[in-house]
Amino acid sequence: MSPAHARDPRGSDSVRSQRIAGILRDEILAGDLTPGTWLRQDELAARLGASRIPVREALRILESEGLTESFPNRGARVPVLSLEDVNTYYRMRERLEPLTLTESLSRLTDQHLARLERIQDEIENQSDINRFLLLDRDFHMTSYSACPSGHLLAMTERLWNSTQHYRRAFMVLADPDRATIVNAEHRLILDAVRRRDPEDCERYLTGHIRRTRVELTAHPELFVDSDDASGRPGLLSGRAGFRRGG
Amino acid sequence: MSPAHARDPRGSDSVRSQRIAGILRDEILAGDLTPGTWLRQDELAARLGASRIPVREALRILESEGLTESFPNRGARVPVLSLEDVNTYYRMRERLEPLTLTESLSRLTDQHLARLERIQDEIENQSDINRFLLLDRDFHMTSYSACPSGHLLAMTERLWNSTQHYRRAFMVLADPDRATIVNAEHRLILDAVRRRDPEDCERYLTGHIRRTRVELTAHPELFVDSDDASGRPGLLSGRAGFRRGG
DNA sequence: TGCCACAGGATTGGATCCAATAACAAGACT
DNA sequence: AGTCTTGTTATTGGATCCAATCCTGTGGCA
Repeated sequence: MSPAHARDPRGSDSVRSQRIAGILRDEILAGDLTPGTWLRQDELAARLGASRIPVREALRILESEGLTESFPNRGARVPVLSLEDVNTYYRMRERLEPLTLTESLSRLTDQHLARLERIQDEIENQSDINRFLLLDRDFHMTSYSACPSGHLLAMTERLWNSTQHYRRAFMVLADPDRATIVNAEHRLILDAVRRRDPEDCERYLTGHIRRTRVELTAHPELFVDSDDASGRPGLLSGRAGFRRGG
Repeated sequence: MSPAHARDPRGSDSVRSQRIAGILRDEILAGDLTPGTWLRQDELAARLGASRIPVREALRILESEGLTESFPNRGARVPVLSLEDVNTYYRMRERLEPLTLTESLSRLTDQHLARLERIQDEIENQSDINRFLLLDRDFHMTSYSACPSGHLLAMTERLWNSTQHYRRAFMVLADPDRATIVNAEHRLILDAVRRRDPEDCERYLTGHIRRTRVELTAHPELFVDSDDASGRPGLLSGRAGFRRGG
């Protein structure tokens, strides 16, 4: 029979808190839960069919991934990032991800290369924003996937997750022919990977991230008006108008 | 009166789980809890005078800081790092910390500079290992302390915390005149900071971390024999011989 | 009118109890 | 004798209840 551990050897999402964390992670990355949204334990417990205990655990798990932040006696919310925050995250990416890529580089198989090519082909042959976000992430993560260090990979993923929302917000108002540049950069990275050239990998990946940062942070309107970036629930943030519904 | 929030405006350790996390954090960083040690919720709850709930929260908090790792249905332990893990952490530090320093650089005050000088003076005038570990950490953290990005600072601290135990283990068998090199490096960093020279700051800090990495990873005996690096409690790890005590 | 004290409701934090899972040991079958 | 099965115990995961804290609105007072 082997009831559970055969289907799930890691036991990772047979635990309720992990399942809940997974659901919330998807909702945050998909943009359903936007920065500033307060995550009420009661509400989540009711919505996801569990008690508040696994919800609390899930919020801690997400916090360790940078997807939520919590304040004592006040609750958890999706972090609101300032322009400076995102700028810093991107500078961190510029430094770290070239390392992730070069660590992965020598271990990438031909299957990986084929997959990278396939992903980039699809990126160039469609125009849906959400699809692009998924494919772009997939492109880079695939190039990192042979990195032997789980710590470095986790850190890289964390930096991606933390800035995901602002990437999406940026896409909706981006210059249409921006895609041309992105594709050129991706092609250069792909070529450097194929040649197993760590130096060029670093060069083009750093440039790719840096140019994105410069473009992204040229749009201050993507970020909060700096009036309610504090950690307090406040009057109008979150689910205002919902309490005392009658 | 103002009973609690006057002493603790952030409310950070008026919460039991935060207090417990703080105690455990200190014990791990001080070396009382070594890598591989399993952290049993019952035991910690009894020892720290609380129920298991805040202990669970504390373990999650520490996990988000890289100080513990937990396995579903199996518990939490202080992570056991391989030589490759530590090597990777140091490579991450080589990339990230120069950024932390240059971000901090222009905002460092004369008080900061005086403090750095004082710390380095004390480093050169004592020989206790644990004292050195504290002072060395304090030296670098002080140089980072004006960094405006809390995210970058937290990441930097996390990398330090994760490798703390192996730094200590290294110190006990380090070449005595190693201190000469460390002091020279610190003096060069300090001078570059005083001159507000970001380029030299990066150069000497990167070199400092890199040389330490090379020296540290030249001692494989500091790391596990690769026989019990798995995540399972096993027979002899942890509190073996304690169960069924009579 | 403006500010401070105070009470009510909402939300999170913690304790206790129970269920589920995993490690371990002894026994049955081949 | 060895391996698989099964039962026991220790440990973690989850639910419910209660306490502590915070937000908000109201009323008193200068």
